[in-house]
Amino acid sequence: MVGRPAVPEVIWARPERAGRGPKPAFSRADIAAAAVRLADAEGLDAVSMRKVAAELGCGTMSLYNYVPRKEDLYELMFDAVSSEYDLPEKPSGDWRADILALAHQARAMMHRHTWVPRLMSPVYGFSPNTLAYIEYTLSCLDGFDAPFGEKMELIAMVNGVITTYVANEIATAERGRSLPWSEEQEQEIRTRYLISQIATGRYPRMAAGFAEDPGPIDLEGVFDRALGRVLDSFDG
Amino acid sequence: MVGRPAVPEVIWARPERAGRGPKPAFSRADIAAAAVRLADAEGLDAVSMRKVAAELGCGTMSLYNYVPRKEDLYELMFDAVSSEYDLPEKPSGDWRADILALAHQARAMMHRHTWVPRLMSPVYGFSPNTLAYIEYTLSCLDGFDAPFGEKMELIAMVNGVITTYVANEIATAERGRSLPWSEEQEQEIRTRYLISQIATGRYPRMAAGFAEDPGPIDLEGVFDRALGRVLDSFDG
DNA sequence: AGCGCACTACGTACGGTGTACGTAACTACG
DNA sequence: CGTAGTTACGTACACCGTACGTAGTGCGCT
Repeated sequence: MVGRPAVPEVIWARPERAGRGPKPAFSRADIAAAAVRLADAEGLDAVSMRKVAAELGCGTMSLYNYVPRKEDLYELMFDAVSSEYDLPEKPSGDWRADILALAHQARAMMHRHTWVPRLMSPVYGFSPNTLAYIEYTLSCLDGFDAPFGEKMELIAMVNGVITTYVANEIATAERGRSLPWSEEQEQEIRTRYLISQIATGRYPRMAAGFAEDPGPIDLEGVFDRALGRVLDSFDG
Repeated sequence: MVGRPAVPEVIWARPERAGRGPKPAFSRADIAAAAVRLADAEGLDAVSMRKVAAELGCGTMSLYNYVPRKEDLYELMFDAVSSEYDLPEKPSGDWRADILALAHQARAMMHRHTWVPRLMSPVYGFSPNTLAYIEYTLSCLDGFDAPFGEKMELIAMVNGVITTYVANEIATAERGRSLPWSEEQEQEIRTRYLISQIATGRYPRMAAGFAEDPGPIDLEGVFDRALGRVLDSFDG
């Protein structure tokens, strides 16, 4: 039995402290905080095992004692920002308002940590703070008379819409961040190309629509409207 | 003027054939097809400039004559699979049915090319086939009496829900693909951990819900229900 | 008390990535 | 016909995740 075959494990199932050996120099919270700091400052792609280790002040491979795979580092990060929700002790009783308030918290959190939507995945659904989040959301829905499955579908759909819409907001806002040229240039190039395509006459409906020019888009309004529609579709 | 400062450009704005010089050995369609073949067979992470070049039978750096950045390769791929839609000459007149049919085509396409949801982003919205797709969708909505902005919001929301839900389906189905252990093991580990957490009593509502055990989930049913809700929220 | 072992720490190394740069061959235009 | 711009592609650099080996440390058991 020279080498274990890389035992599959959820990182949350591992005890944070082992019984034997020297006591760990860092906690999971330390590691997650360092990674989150990096991602906030330089983007998710800047989060590498080397850089996180350097941020912590330890050797690269030492990090692997705490985080067996990089994917687990992502899971730590996701859980860390999920702790930023302010979950009231008890829901207000108006489940629609409670869900909306939660959605706005989520949106604000993602704007603070713009890399979060890229990590959104059903895979990260079992972390401690995520479980607390789901449980609280379910408590908001105590007054919503529906079977458990429908409540979960509501939660999934709301979270999906939040992620999708905020991801769009962030993608358009931060598109130029990683590019060596300015956002204005990029924007101009893209719209000029779009205009040239529309001018071909192949897309008459888009041409007519964009001719109206409704001015700048109110992103938060779009977000609220989409969310309202989703809740309406369950409310009726 | 020794080196241009990496002029920003949308790849679709570039002419595929330059006037001078030897004629290119490959078309964009060739390149996209090679990349799609690779992604289908080995996953999106296997799509590297080197491997695509090898698939085409040319040197790695030759590929950069056609595709200035890797991001552009993704854009080619996305456009390539967007050509797989079967867009009828004229919509049926029942816009709800037409949108649903389109959504099922999208879902099937993403199950054929499971890497597509990972590429979904507002950034890839100007490719030729994407423009055709949007224009056709707008034509379906000719009978839907609403301002242009609301039609675009409908399209955005439908596409968002499709992507989110199919991404979930794929993520759970393919989770074990890249792991060195089996999907059954992974699944067992995860559910065992979840059960242990629920058993702590900290999540009474989840405990109650999962105690019901409604049997296997009908993924297509969930998809259809979600989509139906979205359309309902616009229909009323 | 003391032995053994699980754990921490970390340097080295391997195979992979995107892509900047330099050079050689080729062709369509002025 | 020359020449400028394009294609082709080998080399090289910085960076990535992580397997592996070695050394040191201190808890738990006998």
